[in-house]
Amino acid sequence: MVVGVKLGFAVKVLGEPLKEADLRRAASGPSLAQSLTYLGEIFDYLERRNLGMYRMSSDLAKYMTHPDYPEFHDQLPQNAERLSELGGRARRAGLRVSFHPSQYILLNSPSDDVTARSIADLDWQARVLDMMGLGPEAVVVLHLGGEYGEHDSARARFVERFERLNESIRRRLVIENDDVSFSVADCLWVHERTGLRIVFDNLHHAAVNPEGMAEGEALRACLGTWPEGQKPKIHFASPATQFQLIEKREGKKKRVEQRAPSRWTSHSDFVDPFAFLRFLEHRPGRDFDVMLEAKAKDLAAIALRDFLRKRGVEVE
DNA sequence: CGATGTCAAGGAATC
DNA sequence: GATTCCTTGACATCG
Repeated sequence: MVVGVKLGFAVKVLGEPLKEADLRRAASGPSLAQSLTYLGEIFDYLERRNLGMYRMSSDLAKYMTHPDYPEFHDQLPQNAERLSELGGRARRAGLRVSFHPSQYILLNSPSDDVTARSIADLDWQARVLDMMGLGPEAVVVLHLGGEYGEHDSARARFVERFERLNESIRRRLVIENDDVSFSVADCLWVHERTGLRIVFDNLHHAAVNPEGMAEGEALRACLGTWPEGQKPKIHFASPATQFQLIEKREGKKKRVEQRAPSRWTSHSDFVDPFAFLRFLEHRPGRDFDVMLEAKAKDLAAIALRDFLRKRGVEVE
């Protein structure tokens, strides 16, 4: 069986000693030019390994929006040519890239300041994809944000804030169900009011689903938010079940305790391949891409691909 | 060179 | 109201 699924991974390459971004402190100067050199090397690697999907580091342009470093705020135009080249390479290689901003990026915060700073980050990430010349399948994936004690008003605030965003962000933004506050049903509520596409996350859905939507139903509903002619994508992860090591300091001594996981939504090293095969049975007529969220990163994508191949399932 | 401290940022849970 | 967890290195500095 051939399935039209690309397997992707997030940010860091473990298969070779490559860097994903220039992570030095601000005193070392602007980072984007160096990060784009690294990104080119990662693209080389992806082509060699035939990996078709990759999430770029949110630190590609570290300090780009930091208020203390206005001298770094101009890095996009300064690197326009390199961005365009890298985007051309991605298009020719059929490489699907994305961003997934960090926990600090919150559109629905009650604080206007937090929201304004978040929008500044969304803005540069959307513009990077624009300047790379990528199509609408290259997206910026965001959660709905915090609840702030009132789920429904927090959800509504996301919609209000979305409507005020600039064109570039609105085109690139997609939403994902999270592991604490907002379910697939919440994302669908937002979709109905904004048209935003939804990235289904299986592990988050297992954790947060007060409406009791069946997994296959939730998956199909999310895929249905992507327009005809665009390939949807989802996140897939398996829960980490190993002991957690807890370091306790007692004066000068350190003691290490072990305990069961405190949360069941932490990512395992590799994706459970049997769970993935079962999950594929939900697949409707339509193809979609799969971003694996696993600590072993590219190694997890390659391992899953090899497993599937032995089972007679050929991914794209 | 090995050990230790630091990093822009938020939110939720707990005390 | 303050602290800790979440999660996580990589970088920077200290001894």
